[in-house]
Amino acid sequence: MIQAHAVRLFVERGYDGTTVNDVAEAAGVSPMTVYRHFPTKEDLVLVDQNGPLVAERIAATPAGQPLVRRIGSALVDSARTLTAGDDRFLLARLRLMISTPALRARHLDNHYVLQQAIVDGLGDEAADPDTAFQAEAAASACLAAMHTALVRWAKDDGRTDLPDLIAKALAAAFGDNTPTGDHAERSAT
Amino acid sequence: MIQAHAVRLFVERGYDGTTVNDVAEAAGVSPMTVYRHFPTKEDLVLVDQNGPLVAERIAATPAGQPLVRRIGSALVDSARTLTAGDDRFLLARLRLMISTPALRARHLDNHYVLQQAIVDGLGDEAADPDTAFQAEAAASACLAAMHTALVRWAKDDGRTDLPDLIAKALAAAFGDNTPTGDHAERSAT
DNA sequence: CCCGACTTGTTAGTGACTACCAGTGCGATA
DNA sequence: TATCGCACTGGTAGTCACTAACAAGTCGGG
Repeated sequence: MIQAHAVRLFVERGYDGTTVNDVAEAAGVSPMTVYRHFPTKEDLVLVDQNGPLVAERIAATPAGQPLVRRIGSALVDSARTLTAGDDRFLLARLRLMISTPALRARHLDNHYVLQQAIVDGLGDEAADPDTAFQAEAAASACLAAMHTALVRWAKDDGRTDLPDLIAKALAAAFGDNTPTGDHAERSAT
Repeated sequence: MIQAHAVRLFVERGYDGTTVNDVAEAAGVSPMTVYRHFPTKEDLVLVDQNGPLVAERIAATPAGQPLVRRIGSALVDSARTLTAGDDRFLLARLRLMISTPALRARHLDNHYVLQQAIVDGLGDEAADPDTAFQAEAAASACLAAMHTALVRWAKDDGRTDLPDLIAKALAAAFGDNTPTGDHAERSAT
């Protein structure tokens, strides 16, 4: 609820133009309460806890396929789940994250946590360090491609289908091996 | 020179344990001067301007090859150039960047600039938005894989060959199409 | 009725960062 | 030589994110 007020104010006055005190006042609480629930101002926008969701999807993929394929399909599926509900709030947060340097940086850093969740979700094969390294490389590359899709999605104001965009980004990076699911040719041009 | 003092102090007392005033005092200048040369404290560690270098290498690759191959070989080449000189300072800065959350975030954000440099370096093919999107996806994925290699390199205290590590990360992410150059099997286990 | 856990609020800091203003060499011009 | 910019440096005061320490309320269980 505090977060809702925060995002609203950030959109209205800009991130840097809004102080934590403003957010606290708008939410009707003291600044300390805000800091207690959101350790940093950035956390008022960045509360991604879909790591477990992605890890679960990863674990559900057949282990025989190549890494980027398993990770990619899990990401596309997760995106489909997340965009099923409230596009609006997600888009507003994403736009803030992209336009504000501090938020953009922290968001990318969060990929690190997500990357570890993915590697863990891959399971058994994280035994020896060399295999773990390969998993990390594949996961980080997939996440980066997904992030490119997110930026594009925000630039299109969420009009295009996000899972489709992610699939396209993955295809562009890793070749057309990734399962793009059902994507008829769009007319984005 | 201010930067050298800063990195030294950061390594000695930790990033958060060192104030900008400490750096200024150690360098024999006023805090204001430090802020003038390095707009933020993070910039005391993060002064990467090898974007042009990478872009130049990109432009020098044959245009017929797939994107990730062109970008990958350019990154490997650039890494070879950069590690040819002073490993020590580079490694110290990298270790700071990885261990300090604020620096890690900013460093990842800098990849954004580098990504644009890569896309620009690819040249003509950035004409229509769909092609540009594919280039961005490929570039971001390659940079993420490289970053994974950088982390591993720092973890190994720079004992392994960085270009080799990057090539391995790229191979793990994109398959073995990328030119790994000369990498005999190591015994990292 | 009391006691302990949880949440919230207040106060006084630290430290990064930003105006605004002032002094200092230094080359170019008259 | 005197004067005019011009780049660099320094001081002062302030904003704001964030922290530590302590007070106070709420609430369920003995």
